[in-house]
Amino acid sequence: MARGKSAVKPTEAELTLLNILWQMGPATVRQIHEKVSTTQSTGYTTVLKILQIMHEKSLVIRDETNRAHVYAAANSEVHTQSSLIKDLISKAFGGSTSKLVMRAIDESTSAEEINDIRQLLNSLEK
Amino acid sequence: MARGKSAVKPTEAELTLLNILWQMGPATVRQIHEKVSTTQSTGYTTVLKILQIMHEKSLVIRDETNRAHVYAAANSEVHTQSSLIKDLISKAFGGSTSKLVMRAIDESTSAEEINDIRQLLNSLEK
DNA sequence: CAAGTATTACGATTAGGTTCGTAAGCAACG
DNA sequence: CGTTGCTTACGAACCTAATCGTAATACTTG
Repeated sequence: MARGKSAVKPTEAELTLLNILWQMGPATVRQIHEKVSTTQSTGYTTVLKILQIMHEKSLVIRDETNRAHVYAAANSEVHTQSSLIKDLISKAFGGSTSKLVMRAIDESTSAEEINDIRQLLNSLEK
Repeated sequence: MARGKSAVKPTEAELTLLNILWQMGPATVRQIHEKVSTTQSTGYTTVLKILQIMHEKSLVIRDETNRAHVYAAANSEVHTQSSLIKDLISKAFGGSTSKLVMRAIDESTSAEEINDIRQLLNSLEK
C-alpha cells in the first residue's frame, strides 16, 4: 500500500515555517528566525524546537554537514496545499469540491482571479 | 470594537458535531450521540462535554426548557464553511483564492462538479 | 589554548483539546 | 415516597502544541 507518505498535517506554527522555507529555500535556524521575526515575536529556541519536531515528523529535511544545520521543506508547497485542501473538503464540505469552490469565491474575489479559474476549467475540458 | 463575533474556529471534534447538527437540526445529546456512534465510538459524556464547551464558546445554542437540553448550531453551515476556507486561504495560499481553487480541482473531480463550478463563474459574470 | 560566542539539545511549563469516570439532579413509576 | 434510570455537571487524566530557559557542544579568535 506504500504507506509512510505524508499523512502528517502541519500545525499552524509549522505551516508558518514551511511558508518561509518555500519562499527562501533551504535555510539555517538563524535565517528562518530572522524572517519570522519580521512578523511575529518568537524566540530563537522556539523556532529551533519547532524545526526539530518537524524533522522528527519528516516535514523538513536537514543538512547537518555544517554546525548550523540547514533546513528545507520535505514536501513541495503544491503537494502540501493539495493535502490541506483535501483534508478540509472531507471534514467540512462533505467531500464536495464544488461546494468548497463556491464558498471560496465571493464578492471579494478579483476579476483577475476569476479569470484564472475560468482558464483552469477550460484546460480541463480536454 | 464590537467583539463577540465568530473569531472562534471549531476544532475537529467540534466540527464533527456541527456537521451532525446541520444535518439533523436541533437535537438532544442522546440523538447526537446516537448519530455520531454510527461512525465513531465516542462515549456519551464525551459528546456532552464537547457540546458544553461549544456552548461556552457560543458555537452552539441550547434550549434548557426540558430536562434533556436541545442543542443547535449557532452559525449556519455556509457561514462556518466560508470562515474555515478564508482561514486556510490566508494561512496556506498566501491569500490567493484562485491558487486554492486550482489545488482543489484535480483529476478526481467529477465532470458534474466541474460543471457546477462553471455555472457559478457564469453567474458571477454579471 | 582559553575565553567568548553561536548553535544545538534537553526538558519544563503552559495552554488547549479529547476522553471519560463519577457524582449530583430530576423524573417517573411501582 | 423510595428506587431506578436518564440527564447534566464536574473534574481528572492524557495528549499534543507552543514557548522558552538553561545546559551542553562546537567553533573562533585573541
